[in-house]
Amino acid sequence: MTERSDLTDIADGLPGSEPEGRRSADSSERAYNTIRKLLVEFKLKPEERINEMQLSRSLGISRTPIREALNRLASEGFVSLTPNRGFFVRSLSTEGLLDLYELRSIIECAAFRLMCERAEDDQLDRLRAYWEAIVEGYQDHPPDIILTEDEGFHLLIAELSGNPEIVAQLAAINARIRFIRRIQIEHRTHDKRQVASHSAIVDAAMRRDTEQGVELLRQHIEMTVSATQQALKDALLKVFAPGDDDAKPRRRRF
Amino acid sequence: MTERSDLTDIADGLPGSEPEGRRSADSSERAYNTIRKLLVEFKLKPEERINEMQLSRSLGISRTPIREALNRLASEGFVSLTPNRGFFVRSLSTEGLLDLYELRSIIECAAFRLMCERAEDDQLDRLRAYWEAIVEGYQDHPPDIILTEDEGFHLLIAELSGNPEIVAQLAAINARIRFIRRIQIEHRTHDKRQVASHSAIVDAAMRRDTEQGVELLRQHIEMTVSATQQALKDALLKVFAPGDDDAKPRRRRF
DNA sequence: CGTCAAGAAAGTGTCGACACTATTGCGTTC
DNA sequence: GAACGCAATAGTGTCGACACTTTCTTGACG
Repeated sequence: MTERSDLTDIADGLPGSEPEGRRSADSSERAYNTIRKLLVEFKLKPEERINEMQLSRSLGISRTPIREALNRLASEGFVSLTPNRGFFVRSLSTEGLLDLYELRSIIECAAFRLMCERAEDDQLDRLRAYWEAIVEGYQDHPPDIILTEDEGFHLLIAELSGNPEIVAQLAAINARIRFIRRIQIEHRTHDKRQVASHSAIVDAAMRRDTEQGVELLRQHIEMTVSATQQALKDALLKVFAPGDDDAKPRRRRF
Repeated sequence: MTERSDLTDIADGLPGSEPEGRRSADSSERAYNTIRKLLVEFKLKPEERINEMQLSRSLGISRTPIREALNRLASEGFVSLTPNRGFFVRSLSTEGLLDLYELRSIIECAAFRLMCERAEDDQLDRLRAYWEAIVEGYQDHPPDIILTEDEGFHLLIAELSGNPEIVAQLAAINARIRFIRRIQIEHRTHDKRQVASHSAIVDAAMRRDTEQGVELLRQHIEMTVSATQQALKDALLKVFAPGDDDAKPRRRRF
């Protein structure tokens, strides 16, 4: 028998970073935010089939906006759609997560390179200012804040690359790995190194030292990944996701 | 007054590369393919507001699957959605196209690097085989075939990187720049150089000469871009898209 | 007992209708 | 004659209903 998640106690919330210019606060939007939250918090479990009617009842929203939200989530890789069978929660295997982190690393390093080449001095100042404004007490902030600040830092680099497609892409990736980053942050590993790492990246940017910066970024993300590995295992365990640890070890560049 | 495209003579067709595992041949899918074709062929003009009801009548499909298709196209960047006003055709400015090409270059170069590090020898053989199978008479093929073959070549590199996210990402980008690539191919510029370029890339791959290959790819795409510039202007002219040539020249890396 | 099939139940895909919002057109006022 | 506001129109966002497909249940047959 297929286990079904029990969906009582559903509420809104979640800041929800918007990659593209989109809706405001209609029914469809609420559905999107709520469902994504359910996914991120494992209220909807990996591989599980999503029941539109049940969701519709739980959220008090008709199926049309729910389907709209699910389609959007499908485009973003959160769920998948099988023709006459419906939507399924896409399980992020260890391997799948590493793939995403790898892509993120590729894009961020490229963004840094472009930023060094193109950004005006005052734009680089903005980056430094952004980081200096939050570095104070960074480690004492609650996890959600840290997550937002951290994403903001990296997104700012993307913005300073001058290429909006890079920004959109990075934002989309962030949305997909956010759940695991949150878990990792709650584990509070490597805090100090994270801070130092960001500061070093800012320094390299200010000197427009492309190669140094890219290397730092690569290491930064690699560090994040390794810190995430254990968090991931915990998360998967917590949710008893199906077998997932085989993953033939493939060498990674970050 | 807002000019409205006249949508008579609508038919299906278009191979339609699927980035993610998705639908089969339902109503929604047909709507998606048809509308994307309309967009790609400028039957729906940049900045134009898309009338769901009109589309619904033209295609003989109710608004629900049409909206589903439009949402999907929004996620892919073809159209945008403004809350109570509907969907609009997203104009791809010259600048926007260059952004996409730049992102493509970033991703493809990274894919090549990963392929050199990870792919088994027989996989690299597959790449060579793929290219050798089509290089014969490549230049004589009809544009659509060339386009498919060309995308296939680059997608294969992405696949051999071993990272499915890279494949998906590249496929999505391809879908968005396909219309201009088609125009460029029809212009038939640089055919010979294209062929030589691909062959050289294969050679570098076989030798696992990462740096050489990446450099070749970069040049290859840069060449494509420059060949595309004129084609783009023609296309925009042909469609009298709104002002779009200001684009402060930003230095690009490909 | 296990296998298979037919029927029942559940669920998705699509439709037409309606409420509410934006837009257009028209008449009034200054 | 132009600007404003109001009414009429057009269009989007959402809903409930229904047809068709998949899945589950039950009972007959080996």
